[in-house]
Amino acid sequence: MSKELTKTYDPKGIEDKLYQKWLDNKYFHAKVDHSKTPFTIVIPPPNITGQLHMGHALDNTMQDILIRFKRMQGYNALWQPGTDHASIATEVKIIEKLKEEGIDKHDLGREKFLERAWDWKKEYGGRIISQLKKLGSSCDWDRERFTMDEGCNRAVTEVFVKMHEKGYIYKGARIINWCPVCNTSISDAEVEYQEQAGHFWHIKYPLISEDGSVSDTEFLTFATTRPETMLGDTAVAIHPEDERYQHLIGRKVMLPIMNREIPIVTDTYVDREFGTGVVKITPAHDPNDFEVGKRHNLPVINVMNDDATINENGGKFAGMERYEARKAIVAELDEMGLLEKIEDYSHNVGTHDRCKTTIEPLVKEQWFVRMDELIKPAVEAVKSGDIKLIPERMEKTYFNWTDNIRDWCISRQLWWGHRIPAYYCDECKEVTVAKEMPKMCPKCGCAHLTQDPDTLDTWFSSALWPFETLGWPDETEDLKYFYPTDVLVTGYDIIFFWVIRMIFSGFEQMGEKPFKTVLFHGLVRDSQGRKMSKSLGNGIDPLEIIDQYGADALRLTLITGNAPGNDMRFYYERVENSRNFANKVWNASRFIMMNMDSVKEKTGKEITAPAAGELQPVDKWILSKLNTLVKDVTDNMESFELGIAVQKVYDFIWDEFCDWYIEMVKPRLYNTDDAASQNAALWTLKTVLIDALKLLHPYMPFITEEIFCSLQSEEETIMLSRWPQYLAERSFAKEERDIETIKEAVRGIRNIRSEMNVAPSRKAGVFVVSEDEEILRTFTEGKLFFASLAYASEVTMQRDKSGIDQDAVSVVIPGATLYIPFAELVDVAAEIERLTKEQKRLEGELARVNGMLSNEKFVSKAPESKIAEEKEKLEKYTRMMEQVTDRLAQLGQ
RNA sequence: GGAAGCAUAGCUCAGCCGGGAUGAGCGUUCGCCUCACACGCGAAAGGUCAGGAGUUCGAGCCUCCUUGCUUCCACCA
Repeated sequence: MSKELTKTYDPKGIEDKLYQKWLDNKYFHAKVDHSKTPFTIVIPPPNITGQLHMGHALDNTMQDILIRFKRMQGYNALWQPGTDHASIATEVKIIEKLKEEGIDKHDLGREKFLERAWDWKKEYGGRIISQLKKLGSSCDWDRERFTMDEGCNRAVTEVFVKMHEKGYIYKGARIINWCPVCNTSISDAEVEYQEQAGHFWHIKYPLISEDGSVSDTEFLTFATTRPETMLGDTAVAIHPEDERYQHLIGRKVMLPIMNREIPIVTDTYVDREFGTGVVKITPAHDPNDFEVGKRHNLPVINVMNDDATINENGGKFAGMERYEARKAIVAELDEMGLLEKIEDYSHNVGTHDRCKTTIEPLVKEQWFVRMDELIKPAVEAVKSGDIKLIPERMEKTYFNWTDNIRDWCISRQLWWGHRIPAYYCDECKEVTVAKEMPKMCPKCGCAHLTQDPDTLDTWFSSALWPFETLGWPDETEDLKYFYPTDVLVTGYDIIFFWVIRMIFSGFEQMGEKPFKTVLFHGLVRDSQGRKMSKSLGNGIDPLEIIDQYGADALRLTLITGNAPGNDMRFYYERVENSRNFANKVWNASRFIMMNMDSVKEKTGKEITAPAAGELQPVDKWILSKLNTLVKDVTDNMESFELGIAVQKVYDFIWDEFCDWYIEMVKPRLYNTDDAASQNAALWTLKTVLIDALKLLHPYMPFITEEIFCSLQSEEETIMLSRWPQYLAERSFAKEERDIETIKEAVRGIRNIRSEMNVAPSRKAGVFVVSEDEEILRTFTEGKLFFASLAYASEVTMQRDKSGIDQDAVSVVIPGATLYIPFAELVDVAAEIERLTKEQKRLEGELARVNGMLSNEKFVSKAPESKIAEEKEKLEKYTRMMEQVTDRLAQLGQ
């Protein structure tokens, strides 16, 4: 017995209640069960600093849809959740918080700082998880993991030590990207280039004459965008074949200010066409110069401190901030007459993606992962299709990165993260990489060792996510059963950061891909197409949307009308539409339940499956439509076309089921004289509704569960119910055709009435004229529909038009002409005009079909089914044309 | 410099293997408080599928070119 349902659907309260029920019953929990096929998704772990934004909402809705779908299909569906420690993001937050208290990170010390960080994690780390729950995410929360929990820590150390042993991890002095504000190195992927207006300073260095003196007539001129780096110049380079400078090869120039003699080297890296063809070489502060320096054995002079002030190698500029030093140096060069000119110049400057500070390339000792070998299986897997990227075009982006892969700088000068398991002997400085701190130095036996102070890039641990969350490095049952996972759902913006790194890590550590398919989605933008960002203040909070419209409405909005990998815009109007749809489903269900109840009340009988022959054509029509829908939706979902699938469910429920089927069976529901027919209608209503709800459930889990549970009592939840199956015996081609004919007739009548402005209260008779027995029978069976749907007072079937009022309006549909006598309302001229218009349309159609069919090449080359289809149309239009012409003749045309 | 994507109704977007654009939502116009729903019902208007060429019996879809916008990668000092 169902409860009284409210007139409009109100998700408030219902959603939380149902989610709690799912949790209490452990419906989300998955455990190893060899009688079932696993289906696994690992969540892209949200940062513990994070707040749910639209990107998360989209990402997790997609995953939840897939998981719920597969779970209903009978798979052992595991959605593995967890969070990411987000080293730099979190560290920045903690530092900010400390700053408010007037505390400096370094004064506090590493240990105390980490305590604060853990406190922070405890307080805020769960926030995003509770927000994911609001969305309806059916993650197996019993398995929640954290990239810095004990197991993940073990995995990280294991991988580091193993890869170090194999030579994949090494320490070396390289040019790295240094963020002077965050005080850490960052990887290439974290550098974001921004177009900035700058200057080109044209500077000249005097040549050293044969006699060793500094020339005051001979100079080498070049341009630079960063004059302050000149303090660290150790050479000037020209192209070996540059004719302008051949005579200078082997000579030296005097580095002004520093008064250092530096050589002129030749290197093909120099572009003769660019500027003067002369480049100053600063190996310590430019990646390209570093390479040139290596080739020519140039000294590397670092002139900068970690905070981007000039260091003691910068002479008198020591201590100055980089841009101040720039000014001072330019001024001094100008004074010395060595500044030729200053040009405005717009160029791309590398910035830190997190804090937007201009990156300073520096030479530093850092840890790197050698990529050349590791990347190979990752390339192969995507090439061979072992891993599928959706949409396919993402492969180009993927290969663009793998083809140009560079070693990955993994050490960070941060405290919050996995500390690098490398230990330095205090005595002999020997480096030992080990899972634990060695008791003594293996080289000199000294017992005093110090661990490397650096931590690892956040992505180092997330790269292991698909297997570390399943228990690796232990060979757990979970790992054997659930790995490799099935789908990874993520945004295309982290292909480089994460997707690629998971893939090569999976192959390296597990010898197997981490997932079979990567499903990419785009960005959720605001209604003007801008990225949602804090600085613009244009972000829309998903939680507010949920609060106002419900999680189901938000989910539906994010999925509808969007193809994989494409960005989308967020409109409130679309959420409203989704909310309206939820309400539609709610009311249709309410209507069905009300009728079930009232029938039960009157007859005391439950609905039963109708006996053979009790189903009416219209019942078969909707069942058949549903059957097709089941097949289509399942197919679409299996090929990850989530938006298309739900659109079909939407259309089916709203158009076919609500607007047509429910309206068509209403008279039967109210007619107590024919219990069998009434029962058949109710049974069909209930059956179709239940299956439609099931198809909708992955998208709108809450409302479907709520209705499902009040609609029936055999099953306690829709989320574990069986996914609808296509059944050959539920396919009724004839009934589909017949009902479509009736719909066309009804639409035709409505159209005419609307055009003629006939008041709904005015009923009129309808004469159906057709020579086709089959059609007459169909209309006879469907007589009732004309009364309930087309304001017909009486429907009369005739084989010819005898006895029909000359002034009747007519509607031509395939196979029949309908006449509605509207005596005084009929305007013959308008009627003729309408029919003439229809005649024109049909002429066009016939011309098209005839054109195709009379084309020999079409007939010989097109597939038979297509030809048959066109022939059928030809017949249909020919008949309609006859009817129209006939009617026009009748009107004296 | 390299690459990718987008251009379809007034707006925002779908459109699977090439087979009439009965596309969707919003908006617009007209008529309806019809006993599930006005968060609704019925009817309608609105499209040279950016432009051009080609392949094909047939192109929104495939190929090439042009134009405009967006994004990613690289970065020349």
